[in-house]
Amino acid sequence: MKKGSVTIKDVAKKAGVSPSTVSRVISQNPRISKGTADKVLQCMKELGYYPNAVARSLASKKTGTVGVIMPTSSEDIFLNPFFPEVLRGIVKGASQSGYDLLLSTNFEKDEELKVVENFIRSSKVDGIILTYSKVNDQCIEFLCSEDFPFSLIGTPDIHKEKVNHVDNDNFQAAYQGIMDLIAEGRKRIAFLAGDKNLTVTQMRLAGYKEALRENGLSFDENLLYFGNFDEATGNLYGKVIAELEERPDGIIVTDDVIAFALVKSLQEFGIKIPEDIGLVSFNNSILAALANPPLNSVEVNPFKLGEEAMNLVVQAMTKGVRGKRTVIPYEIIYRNSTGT
Amino acid sequence: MKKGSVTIKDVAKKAGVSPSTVSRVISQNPRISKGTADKVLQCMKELGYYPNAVARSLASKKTGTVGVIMPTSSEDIFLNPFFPEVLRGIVKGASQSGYDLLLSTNFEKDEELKVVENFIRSSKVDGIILTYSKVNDQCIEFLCSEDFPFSLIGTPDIHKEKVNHVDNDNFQAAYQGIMDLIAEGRKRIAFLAGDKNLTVTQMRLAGYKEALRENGLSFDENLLYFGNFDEATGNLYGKVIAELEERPDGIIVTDDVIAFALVKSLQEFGIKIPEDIGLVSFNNSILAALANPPLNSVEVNPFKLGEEAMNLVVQAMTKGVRGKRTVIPYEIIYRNSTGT
DNA sequence: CTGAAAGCGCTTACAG
DNA sequence: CTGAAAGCGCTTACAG
Repeated sequence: MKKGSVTIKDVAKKAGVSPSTVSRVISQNPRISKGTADKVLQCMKELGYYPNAVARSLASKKTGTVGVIMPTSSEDIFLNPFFPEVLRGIVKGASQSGYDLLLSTNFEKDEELKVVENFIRSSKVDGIILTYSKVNDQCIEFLCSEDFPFSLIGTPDIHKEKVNHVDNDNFQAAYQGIMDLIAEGRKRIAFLAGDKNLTVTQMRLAGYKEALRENGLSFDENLLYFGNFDEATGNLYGKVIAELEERPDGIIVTDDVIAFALVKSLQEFGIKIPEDIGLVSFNNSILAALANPPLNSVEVNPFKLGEEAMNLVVQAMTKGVRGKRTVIPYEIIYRNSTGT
Repeated sequence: MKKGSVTIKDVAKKAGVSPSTVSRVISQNPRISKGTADKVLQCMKELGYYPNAVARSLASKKTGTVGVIMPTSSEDIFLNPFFPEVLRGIVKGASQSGYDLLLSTNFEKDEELKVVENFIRSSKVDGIILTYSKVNDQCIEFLCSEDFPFSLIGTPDIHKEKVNHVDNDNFQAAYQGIMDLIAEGRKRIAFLAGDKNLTVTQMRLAGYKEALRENGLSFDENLLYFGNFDEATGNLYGKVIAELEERPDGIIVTDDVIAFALVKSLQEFGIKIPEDIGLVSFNNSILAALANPPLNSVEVNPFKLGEEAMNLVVQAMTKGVRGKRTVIPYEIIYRNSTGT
């Protein structure tokens, strides 16, 4: 902070009013007469006055900032194009509502809770956005126990009635994806996901199971694969699946990065996509379009997810809204990876 | 902020010391005796005390946070994989040095200066990171005039002796890229960049010119192309170049997203890469590897750029360092797009 | 090694 | 509509 910067007192003196009055014109208190307000405003301008946000925060007990909890940045998931888009949406929401954004700096794994606690306990933020949702998330637990305003991108598996969250209908998206595969005559469909402990994985898994069930297809534990959101996972399971005695004829993959690598890997083993194995993926990143064949992929609108997450914290902070769920429509982008 | 949270006074009372003393143990002042320190620490733990960051900031005139100015988020450049990597590096640096990160929320264009002014004038940050550097940047101008601690990713074209910055040797990288093209017998080499007003563009352009000059190749204004960091730009100039009477036989492109689209576009016009036109690109994103043919691309190490940018602001804030330049090595990743 | 006191720059009942 | 006063929760010379 710059020394000797002009304060509310300087403005008050110059305008011939009390500091209280200056404070009131800053906060646009309607009970100030137009005359004094104009005079004060004029003086503020002449002195180059700028309210000190820190002092304001201390006195008002409001920071005007929202903490954004991103995935641990040492992990691959941070690089998935999904998150920059989410962040863009959050930024848009923030710029509209006038909030600042404090970014989580958890570089190491499993530090999210520490970051959340720190943000709250040391009074750095008025609200929090959790940009992804894990199964049995300690952050959710903590935030709910404090009744601290926050929103979640994804669907919580606990305290659902208390947490504002925005998500796609991932059950339905997976269900529909599987139905498409089945419509093409696929009967033995595998499920490949990035992280078993994300609730999104669980929802999609549920949709997958339901579609199988409705079509009288048996559910096989052995066709469930989990890993990370990276190419390595795709490569790994390409080999695993290629070496299977009884291969699946369809796969649903929860992320394009994985799907892209998977397809390449399968092809190296001489497996043809979509002839031998049909495939649906998620996130509709550029990789889905670039794959050969181009992949059917579910557009989840991460930008809107982020924007809405911001709206939801704001509602939590300003109106005490809790437990509100917003659903962002998904769309399956059809290309050539399912069949026909 | 939670009402009735425990303050330094509560701790002081319980420990039977003065608030000053408690404050000193928080800041680990060495002049406090081990005995009292332990006693106070114990009381803090028992009461669940957590220092209020806002009050600390106000009293100490330090916020412990750094403002990060990202590209306007409504623009494509925000989505370029370069920036998430930069951000990851910044987060790593921040988590090591203990600073918080306040993110710019400039969604609309040309608002960076407003954001910077706001961060500084309202005392929200102790330092600033500019994640990209424009020609004649008003933010740099402002920050220098205030002598406010900041660092820049890229090379400033003004006040170079005052600004801490980290960059690759982009002159050399471009120079070397062109030399490679020339070594393959290319004689008419075009230059395609994303934004003319970034200093990185200017540096690379200079390297390009120098390489031409040294090899006695004439410089042709008409072979300079500028646009945005998006596919549209690549597509556009693919058509433009295809329709040229006298086509280039080599191109240097400052970003893989553009290069990727350009290659596809040129190929649609029956132009063969690298046979007809050799190509070098920058940023070594996944697209460079996926292109057909895979593209030679310059790895610029965005993660390290971000990490070092954080180090540089810290040095600016804590030690008053100014005008320090750090160079991050680049590496040309050779694939099949240049020739042979 | 420790304490009393002033102060950081605001906001906000309270009173008029 | 406006002011005086207390207070937000810390830090930091100053003094001992």
